[in-house]
Amino acid sequence: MHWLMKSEPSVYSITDLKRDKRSPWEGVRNYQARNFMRDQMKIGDLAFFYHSNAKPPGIAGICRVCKEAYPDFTAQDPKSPYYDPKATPENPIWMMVDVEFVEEFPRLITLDDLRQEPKIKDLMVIQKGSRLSIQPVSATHFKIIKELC
DNA sequence: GCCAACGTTGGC
DNA sequence: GCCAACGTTGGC
Repeated sequence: MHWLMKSEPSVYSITDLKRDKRSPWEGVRNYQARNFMRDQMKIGDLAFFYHSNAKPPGIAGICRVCKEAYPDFTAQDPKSPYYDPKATPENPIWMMVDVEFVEEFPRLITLDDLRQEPKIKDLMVIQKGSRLSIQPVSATHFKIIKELC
């Protein structure tokens, strides 16, 4: 499958992933997003790396799933901003995958660019109030968006 | 910084 | 199980 994964670049950007080569996708604290990672993300899946809460917001590049879902250890770390006191080793509640860097686009495909393209008008991220941080993207949409760059 | 949209919590 | 209150996300 194909995906769109949101990250605030002030927290973790495509440039950070380029430097790190690969990284755990930590801190997802939404059940729907967790379920996508846990139940449907497979090694080799490609995902758009979306910069949210940025000026401007948009898709900055592509990453690839390189480790399937496992417990998000930051939920059990009291010092982590993602700490969840309800998470335990027996019931970690939250999951994450690892992703590896694939490419950084030569220019950001902005949210506005996406809205301008009629062929992808039902893309989840451009719908009003679309807050989900892990979103499935159809193979067709993935290809069209890649070519916008 | 504002606020609409959405998710979660907790009293009943 | 309902739903009001509250918290968060994220574009603007």
